Amino acid sequence: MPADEEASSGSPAPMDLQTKVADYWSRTGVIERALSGAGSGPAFRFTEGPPTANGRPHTGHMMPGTLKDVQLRYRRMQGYRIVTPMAGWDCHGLGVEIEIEKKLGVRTRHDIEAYGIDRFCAECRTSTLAVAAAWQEMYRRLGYWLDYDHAYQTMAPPYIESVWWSLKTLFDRGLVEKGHYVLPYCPRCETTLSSHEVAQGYKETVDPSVTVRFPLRTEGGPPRDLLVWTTTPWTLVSNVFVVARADLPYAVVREADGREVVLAEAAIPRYFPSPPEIVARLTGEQLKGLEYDPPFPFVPDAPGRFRILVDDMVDVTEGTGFVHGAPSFGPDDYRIGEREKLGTFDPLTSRGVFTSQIPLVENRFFKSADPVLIEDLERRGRLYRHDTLRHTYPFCWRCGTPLLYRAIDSWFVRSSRFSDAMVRNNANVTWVPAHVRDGRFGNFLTEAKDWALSRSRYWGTPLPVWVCPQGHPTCIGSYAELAKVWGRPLPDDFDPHRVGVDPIEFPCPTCGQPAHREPYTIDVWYDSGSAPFAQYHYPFDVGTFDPAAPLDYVAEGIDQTRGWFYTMHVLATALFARPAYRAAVATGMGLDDVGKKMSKSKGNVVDPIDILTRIGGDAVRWYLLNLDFTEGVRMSESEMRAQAARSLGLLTNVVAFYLQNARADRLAPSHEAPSSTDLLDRWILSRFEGTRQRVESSLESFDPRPGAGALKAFIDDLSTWYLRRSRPRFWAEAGTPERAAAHATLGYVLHSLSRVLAPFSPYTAEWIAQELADRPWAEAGSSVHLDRWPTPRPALRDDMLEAGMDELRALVEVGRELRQRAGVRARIPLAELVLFGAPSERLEALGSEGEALLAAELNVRTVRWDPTPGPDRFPKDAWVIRVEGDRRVAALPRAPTPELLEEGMVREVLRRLQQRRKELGLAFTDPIELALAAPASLRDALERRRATLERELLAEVVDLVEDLPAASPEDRTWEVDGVRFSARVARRTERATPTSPAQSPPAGRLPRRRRLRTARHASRGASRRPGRDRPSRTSRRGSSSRRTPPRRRPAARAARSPRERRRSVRAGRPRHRASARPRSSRGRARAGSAGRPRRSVRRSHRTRRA
RNA sequence: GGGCCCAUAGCUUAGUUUGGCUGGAGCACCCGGCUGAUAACCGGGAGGUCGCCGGUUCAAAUCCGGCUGGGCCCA
Repeated sequence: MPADEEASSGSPAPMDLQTKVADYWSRTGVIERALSGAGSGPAFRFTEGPPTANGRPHTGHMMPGTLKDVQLRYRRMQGYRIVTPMAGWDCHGLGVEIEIEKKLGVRTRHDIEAYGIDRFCAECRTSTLAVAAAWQEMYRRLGYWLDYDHAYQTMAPPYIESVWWSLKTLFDRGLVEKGHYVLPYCPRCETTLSSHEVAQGYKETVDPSVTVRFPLRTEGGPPRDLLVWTTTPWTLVSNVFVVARADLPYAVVREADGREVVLAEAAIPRYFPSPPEIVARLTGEQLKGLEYDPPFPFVPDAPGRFRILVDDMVDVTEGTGFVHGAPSFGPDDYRIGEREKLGTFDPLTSRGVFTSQIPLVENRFFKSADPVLIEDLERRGRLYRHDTLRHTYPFCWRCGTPLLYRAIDSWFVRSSRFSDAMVRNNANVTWVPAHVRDGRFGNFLTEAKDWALSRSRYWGTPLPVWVCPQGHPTCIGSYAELAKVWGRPLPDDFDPHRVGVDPIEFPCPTCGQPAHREPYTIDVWYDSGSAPFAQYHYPFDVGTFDPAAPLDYVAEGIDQTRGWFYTMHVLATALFARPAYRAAVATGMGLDDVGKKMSKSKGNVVDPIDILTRIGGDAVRWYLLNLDFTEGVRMSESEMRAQAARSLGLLTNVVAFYLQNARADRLAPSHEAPSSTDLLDRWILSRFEGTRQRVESSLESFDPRPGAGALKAFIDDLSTWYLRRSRPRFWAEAGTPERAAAHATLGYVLHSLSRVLAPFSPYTAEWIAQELADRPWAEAGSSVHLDRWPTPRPALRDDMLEAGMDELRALVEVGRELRQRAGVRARIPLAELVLFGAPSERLEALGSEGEALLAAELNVRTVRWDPTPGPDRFPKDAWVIRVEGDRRVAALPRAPTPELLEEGMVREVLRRLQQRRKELGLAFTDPIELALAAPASLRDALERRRATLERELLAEVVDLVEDLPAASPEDRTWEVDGVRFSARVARRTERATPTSPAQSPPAGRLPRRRRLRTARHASRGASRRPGRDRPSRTSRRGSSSRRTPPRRRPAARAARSPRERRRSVRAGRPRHRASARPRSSRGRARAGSAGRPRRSVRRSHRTRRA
């Protein structure tokens, strides 16, 4: 028999719970119904950031996925319509191309074109969604509900058409233009690279570090040279200017040979071991405009060239304070060159080889020109110093070729022109963490540069711009427009990728000459940034997209501040003149279990699906939601497991208790708050309402951390204080008001808690909701995730009560400490707890119920406040005195009375005998024969409580003797407070009553699910009985009016039994198992229906069904 | 190399905005208790140079500067 069935009445193993819930969801279509969002409430606008459809998910992706799901579930429960919960895939890009290049064994653009762009793209398309299944699997197990069946794809023709529309819109506003731009470039792959790719390729390397003399064209005076430092000597052939910083002090230093050199004063120590002779001091501003002789004679002279310019880019932490400028080969160089209108000079071919413009190094690869050029400089006396430098330099992450930055034709979005608008639109965005708004993201907006849009690649959205020989650009904004200018309909199977659009030519609308498409694709980040509108095929299909409405919420990793968060914001500002989103949450990145970044080379990459399979989505979510997710997220599976057990496991235990006890009265958990007057009930209701409020405000502000913390604390209070102290009321006689109130309260709390927990831990919440439901796990498919958020009930709040309870619990700690120091175990009752001082107003408010609670928890008969101030008045026989806070002191009377000691001793004996029963693997209903040997005094005490002994131990025969006859290995001896006693416990075997046929069929035939359900029903039926039957037995025993709970909880026993059975077999007591008859039937016969184990009830129930 | 962020016990963290009790809590550990939800629960203990250095202040985990280490982004 599977263990999980045994556990089904108690708390299930976490993965069994998750499996059962997932099975229920898929069986009843709950997810589809939740996502379809038929609600008529206000829209909550959301877009899923599309993962790259060819990169496997890693653990870091679980963090944003969890946050997004929590938020969406919460909004659904608040009645919002999610617009829309559509998944999405980012399909294009170099990443996909590289996969295909590997597969095809090709390396260069030439190879791809020889293979055929159409065939190449077809391969890309096929491979694109290959890993989407892994993403879905991860999200599904995590419980991240999205509509995967209608995921948007950036490669879909409607999506591309929306992107074209947006490009055309920007083009018409003059915001998309062609220009010369300095970009990272791989000369071997013959393409520019994205910044992301460059970032991956930085490697440490050794480069030449040369300082070169640039002679100033001075008139008269000694020769004077600027010292210019560079690590890329090959760029010196393209030198056009030198940059100084205006506010920087420079020095003219006389050398031994009478020549003078100029450098920043701050750089002098790097070049002169001892202070040199300084003949003049100048600022950069004073140097501005001076002319010099360029290091090589290849750049044609032109007005303004070969002069000193000033700019803030100059940094004096290394070098000489002069930077050589080659506008073709550096972003700053290019910017300054543009500003001064100095032109460019690029003597390299597309493969990075020098052309005949530089005869000295013609046909040399750019990097290998360095030695030749350095030698030439030296020969001409221009080399001042030649070292090497170890530093990081970018290499092509694919082929390892050193990259160069070069000015190249490129289309770009003139985002720098509307950076002010982007900053304004960002001002009211709620960022979590808040510093991102004005920090990382805000800075990036302020310094927004133009966005290099075009790529010389194949698998991407084609740039929809056609250019005629006269240079007139035509941007196409829709397929209809393309067909119109083309003069014929597009083919039915029109593919808006290069294969479909490259062949199309049309007469230039301006001059009539044939226009050809610019052979570029666009940056994939433009694709994903278009998602908020392109996912709906806006404006061709308007659908639910409102151009005036920002998204309400997005969440992704912090790395996306330069990625998706940014490109969405650029496009929303440029197209719709509004922010892209109202709230953006940036999470930290996933780290391994010791806090290191995961990387393939370190071998510490963990597959998230593995973790989810082992511990389940709720455990992962609970852990992540209780972390500071804005920092790096350590993915520690053992921590996840432990924390989930602490909270979610505890909660399922509480639910199991409720099911086994409270449910007995068939009190359906109510949405209405019960009006119990009981102290603990009022307290837990107040605590719940406070928790609900905190969770709500936490989710309203898009930061679930405070809410998760509040839930955690509440679960702890519920289990370890409310339930622990409320147990006796749950065992009160059926029909009594106190029992009804306890059941109603716990039922309400669990019912409502399942709703508040639902966004955080969807599996556990659903399990609770189903177990509590009138028709659990019904095919009809009710779900906590289709329910509404609990109605606020501020009237339940009672701050005074909560504060009073906090104080009471503090007094409990004092009392426990007193007992411990005095060495009096909790089991020994004490007559009185005396508290010195006066109770606070808060404590007073708890009234006599509070005192009773305190007394019960500390096992004292009464609690008394003694207003006597000052320690000198403490009773002499007080054990321990302790000062608490504002002079409150507490003391306990010294010795317990003999009577109380005796009572405590009997409890000691009882407890050990119960333990012994457990060791023997006895079911809680198994009657025993007991022989007890003890000194006379103890025997007398036990004799006086024989009824209690018999009742609590279900002992039918109790022999109280001085010594056990004929020692047996089964005997046990204990010593408590110097008193020795021994016992022989044996199962009473005769008196087995014939089993009714309905109770004996073997289990195990029904499908597991059915068995679980019947088991559940059974537990309800079974636990119904004790309350009804109990009074007769207690009255038969002539008990006092003290209400005694049922001796053992039937279901609890059944849940524990497999282990006990194993233990009893190991212990060499197979005879229990050898019995032909289920022992439960015997228990039932013996105990009446009172102590019937669940197992037999379940069977009988199932039989009835059959 | 630059920007943003982070650093509190072995682990997860509260406290930092607005300086002020003896820096709280949970897990793990040790001791004890309890045990009719029990791979739970309760009490106690040990465990902290609040990353390091310096400054401001009557007073600094908290404010300021620098450094070290880590993360992300940019080069």
